[in-house]
Amino acid sequence: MKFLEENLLDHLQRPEFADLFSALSPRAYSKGAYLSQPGHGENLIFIMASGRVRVYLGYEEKEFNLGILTKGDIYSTHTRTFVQALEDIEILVTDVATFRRNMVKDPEVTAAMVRVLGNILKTSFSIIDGLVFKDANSRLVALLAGEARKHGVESEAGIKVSTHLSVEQLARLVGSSRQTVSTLLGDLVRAGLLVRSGRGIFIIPDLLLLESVGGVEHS
Amino acid sequence: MKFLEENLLDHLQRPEFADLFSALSPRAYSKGAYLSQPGHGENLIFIMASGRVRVYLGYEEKEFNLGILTKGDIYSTHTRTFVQALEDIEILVTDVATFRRNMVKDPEVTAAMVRVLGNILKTSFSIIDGLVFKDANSRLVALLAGEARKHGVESEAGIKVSTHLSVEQLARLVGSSRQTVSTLLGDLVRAGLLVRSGRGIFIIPDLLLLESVGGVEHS
DNA sequence: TCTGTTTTGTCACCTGGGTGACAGTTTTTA
DNA sequence: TAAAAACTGTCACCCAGGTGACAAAACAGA
Repeated sequence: MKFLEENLLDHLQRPEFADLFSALSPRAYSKGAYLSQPGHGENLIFIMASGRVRVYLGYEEKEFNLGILTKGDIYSTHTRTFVQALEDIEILVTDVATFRRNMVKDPEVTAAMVRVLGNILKTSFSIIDGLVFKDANSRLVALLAGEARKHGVESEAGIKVSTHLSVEQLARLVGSSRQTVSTLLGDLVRAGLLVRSGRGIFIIPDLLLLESVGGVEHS
Repeated sequence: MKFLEENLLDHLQRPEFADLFSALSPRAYSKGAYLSQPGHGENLIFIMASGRVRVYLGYEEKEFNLGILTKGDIYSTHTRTFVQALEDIEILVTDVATFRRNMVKDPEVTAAMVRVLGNILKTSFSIIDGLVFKDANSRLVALLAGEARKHGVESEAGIKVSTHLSVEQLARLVGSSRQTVSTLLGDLVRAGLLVRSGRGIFIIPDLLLLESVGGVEHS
């Protein structure tokens, strides 16, 4: 998740930023705690000092991960996202007014913001992609193909994808039901587009062929 | 869409940025032309000099507006979004490497990027919100209520919303069909939650009541 | 190897909503 | 003001996919 080599924290600790740095007050959260939730809470800006937090959109039933924030990342508590500590963490907070007055002039700070926002934006596009494909089959195929492209291992029978996910988890990922995904996977296997070799392990003989099955909804 | 008062263009034209400014080459596009489309094209950064462009996500059938860029806004051609000129426009372009080398150190530039990304991110959250509600009724109600909150005018019979949209356009916005939306609107009127007073004009007697009908899917 | 637990495949059933069709209404245009 | 075009409401029909149920299979311990 890094563009710039330099770490923002180190940057801010340099002597010339002493006054600026002092405007930040440290806070600690323990694993699982929420730094912010949509709706309630103050309007603050925070910088990650240590640990990792997860940023996600949450609805009644579903959650969508937007990204993980690590040391040096900047984010706000005043968004419609949930921000949850994945482990015990420390952050530096300041209110928006102070932040805008003092820190927006610092390119390191704004560059960090651009980096974070850019990444979250990118994942949010992916989420939209996933939601737009109307039928479950397209989404399932897209997920499998995507996984194959990212983590697939070439083998003699085809590309081996080892997501160690049960059908149920797969279903949740594509926003469908266990039963439907089970049937869909069965169909793909019967069509020879997919081979299952154990729980959560798939082999794709022909990726392009598989992809051509999903989403090509000519009207 | 502005945070900072100062205009980026003026900022860049000040003498101390002469060399930086010269790294930007001007381009013009006429109304309706695409500055970039997902997939093809170069990887450039551009700054709006004049006119307005629309940034949107496009799929086979649907489009989602992400925002409008105006003078001083910065964006990239290398995204999964479409960028289309809404009128005759002028922009200043540079390649990513140059941009990163010269301009990322300028807080005005990065602040402009933060502003643009932040806004696009916010609308993309709204898009996700809209897509997550599974049933057409929730989405329709959410749209109407949202519109009422933003552009509604108080009147004696309730809040008057004058979206001059046909049922068909409304349908496209909520990702449903003309017929379904027609029926749904009829239901709302029959339930007394909505009054239609002419094409594309609605009166909402009780906004809270209307909102309570959409989306409250207790399980 | 036997047994309880988790994961799967499949079926029958039901609902939301897309589609085409068509009539009635409103608006535009000549 | 008559004719054409654009909207709107409804209906019958159909399909994707969610749900509950249940049996088969796979696994994990002991």
